[in-house]
Amino acid sequence: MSERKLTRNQQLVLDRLAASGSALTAYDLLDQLRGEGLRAPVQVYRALETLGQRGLIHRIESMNAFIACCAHDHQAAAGFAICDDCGEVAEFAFPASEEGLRSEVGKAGFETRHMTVELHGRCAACAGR
Amino acid sequence: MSERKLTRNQQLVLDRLAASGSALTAYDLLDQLRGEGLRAPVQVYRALETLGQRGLIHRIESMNAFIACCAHDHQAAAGFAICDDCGEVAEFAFPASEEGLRSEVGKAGFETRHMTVELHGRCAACAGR
DNA sequence: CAAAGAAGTGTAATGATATAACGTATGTTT
DNA sequence: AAACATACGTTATATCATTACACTTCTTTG
Ligand SMILES: [Zn+2]
Ligand SMILES: [Zn+2]
Ligand SMILES: [Zn+2]
Ligand SMILES: [Zn+2]
Repeated sequence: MSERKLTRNQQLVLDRLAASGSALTAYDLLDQLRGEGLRAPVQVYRALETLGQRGLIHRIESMNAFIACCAHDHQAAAGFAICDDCGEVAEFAFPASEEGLRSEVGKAGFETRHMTVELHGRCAACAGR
Repeated sequence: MSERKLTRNQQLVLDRLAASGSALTAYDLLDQLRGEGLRAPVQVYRALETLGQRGLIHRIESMNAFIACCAHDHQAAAGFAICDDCGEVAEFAFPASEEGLRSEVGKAGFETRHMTVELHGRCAACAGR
């Protein structure tokens, strides 16, 4: 059987990310969890690694930050729309484009294992509509 | 009038990236250009910034690395297929999927200004075909 | 051409992100 | 209970990127 229960540190990190709703860096998380007894970056990074392997969080490469997954049980790749004005990050799926990208590089014999899709711009709220 | 001529440092960095053909980190570049007189990270980062603004190079977010643009005069967004076995990075265009992504987030009122699209996997050569 | 402004330079220090190494503890399987 | 896998805390270090400052070079324009 798989799916161990999350450990205390893992749960703390996941809960903090989920409560935040936004993307946090490892050091943001460390600062916010010092009150819970976390003291060193490596404790946060270890929790983040496990949570990532289990698909409970995503890493936002262009921000060096992490966010709780809001979809769970991914069939498809995750994309992110990142507002550079307010920092909001919205997760989205893009099944048609995903297939398009996969086949675009597949023509050259490339086997895609993971996609990083991060759109930077301005969210509806910040555009003032 | 725009389009200044590239300075010595900028040309050194661009030439090194173009000659390499692969993605290099700022510190890779610094090491390889010490013989040309470069001494400090900031010299490389400054050149990289200008080159990026002019569209002569791209930053690969998921590698903290930089690569020479092989397309020039981008109408479209750039995507990258990155082989995790050999490190090869291939730039590609994806006009249809690009439009799909843009409209996917556009439904929520998001205005896309820049796309990071990085596909990790295995290249044809490494797959042994 | 000379003055003014914009862009670039080198040096030094620092900040921000991430991992390695070590020995110990805890939980699960047999 | 022994063996194994996973996680722990601590310390140190590696890697990536920027700030600050004083000075120089290039470009524009009066
Ligand atoms: Zn997700
Ligand atoms: Zn916004
Ligand atoms: Zn390009
Ligand atoms: Zn390869």
